[in-house]
Amino acid sequence: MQVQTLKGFRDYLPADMAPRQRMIRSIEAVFERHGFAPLQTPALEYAETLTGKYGDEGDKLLYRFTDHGERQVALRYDLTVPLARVVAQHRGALQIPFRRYQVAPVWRADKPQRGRYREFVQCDADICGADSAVADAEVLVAGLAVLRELGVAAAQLHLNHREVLFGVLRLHGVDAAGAQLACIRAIDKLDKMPPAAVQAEIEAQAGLDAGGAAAVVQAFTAGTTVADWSARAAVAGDAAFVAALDRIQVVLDLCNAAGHGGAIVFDAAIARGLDYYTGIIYETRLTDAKVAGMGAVMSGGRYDNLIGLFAGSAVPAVGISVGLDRLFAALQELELVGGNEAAVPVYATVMAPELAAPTLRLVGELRRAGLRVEMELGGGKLGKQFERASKRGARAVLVIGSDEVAAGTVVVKDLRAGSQATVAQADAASYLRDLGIT
RNA sequence: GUGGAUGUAGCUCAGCUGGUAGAGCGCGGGAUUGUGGAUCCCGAUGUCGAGGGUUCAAGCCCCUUCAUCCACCCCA
Repeated sequence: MQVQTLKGFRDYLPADMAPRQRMIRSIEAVFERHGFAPLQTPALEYAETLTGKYGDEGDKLLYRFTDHGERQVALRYDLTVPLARVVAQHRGALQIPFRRYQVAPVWRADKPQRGRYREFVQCDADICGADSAVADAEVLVAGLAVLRELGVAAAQLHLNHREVLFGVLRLHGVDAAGAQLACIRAIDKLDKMPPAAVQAEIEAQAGLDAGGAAAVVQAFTAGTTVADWSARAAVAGDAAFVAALDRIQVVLDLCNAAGHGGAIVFDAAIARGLDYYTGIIYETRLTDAKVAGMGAVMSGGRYDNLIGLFAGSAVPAVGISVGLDRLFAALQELELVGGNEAAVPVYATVMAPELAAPTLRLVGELRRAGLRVEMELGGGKLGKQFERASKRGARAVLVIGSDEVAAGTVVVKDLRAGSQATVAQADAASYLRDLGIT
């Protein structure tokens, strides 16, 4: 038997899980504060529910197998497609527009790398049944509020629109669908490849001549503003392009009004691989140099046709997804994880076996008072017990010897200050609270 | 799926041109038995990822395999 986790899968030991859990809780709190309700769906879905939604590359990464009942099943690849299934399946029971959040693991049979695992947790917030720019802005605002709540100041959300990509290409005479997709794929790499290499890829993959490819690259790297594109699109009479740009501008204005303007920037070169996106799309990168290379930590977009695949009739939707694991890794790197806050701030020593009962009685009272208290299990030398308390990160140590039992008191030592006091057992809880222990 | 690197005590690593393993940290014990983190003393660590081969002899060479890391692809 090999004692190991599967490739790309991890155990989360308490040292990591404690701050991770705090992070999850605060993300959930932010989503709830923004009016999203919790949803939970199964890890396993019928394979056909998931296949064909993520593009060819995505399909390859699905964990699929046949269950004992000969059903073709697959582990969920993201939280969005299962949400679409839920909305279609339970339409009558849900209030539309439906806003839900979900924090849950997803699985991709990818090749593991730094910041990339086969099992990882996504934190999604989506709005189904609203096609307005306000809905777009609401999910962006919620996502940006998460980053703000976690203390991530150096982050930038790059906002784009599917139709902007196509519109720019149409302006350059790239009309064939295949050439357009090839161009978009290449453009998406502008953040990691030099423009010349992207141009070469466009020539090779999309069949453009050198001049045309150069013009396309130039168009996406020039930093053209929404207004400028809008003027050019209007001149060209490209209504879809104009509409997309209008939408982007409105969303930018709304997010700005919500106080998140500084964290958003229009970026025509953002493309998203997942097939189901139809409107705005976005990716968020951390801008601190220490973690800039780790890839997107929060992305998503509008997918107006996905739910229709299940429901028969279209239900517009938009969502955002926070990559918990990457964000957590980044927070650790940036030293924003808030240290090793002790799981148990109070440690009760046991002087002698017969003193375990009176000690546990006091411990019980403290616990009922809401304090987190760990009981010594092994006994032995007091010095060793103090050492264990210290290693566990305890803030205070309780000592109850026979003298204290007789007097109804307890010795409370503040490990950080190094000082101690003898207090009445009845006052122990309030004394500990006065030390700042909760 | 393609290409590259690595795999030695719990952790980070050392091990010279092949002669059956070391350091630091951590861990355990102790320094006149009701007090931790500092210091000092003592101690245990290990199928050298796994399997096979070459050799009198392999951690070091060869093959296979597994795992990890990096790049591509794609993405959180």
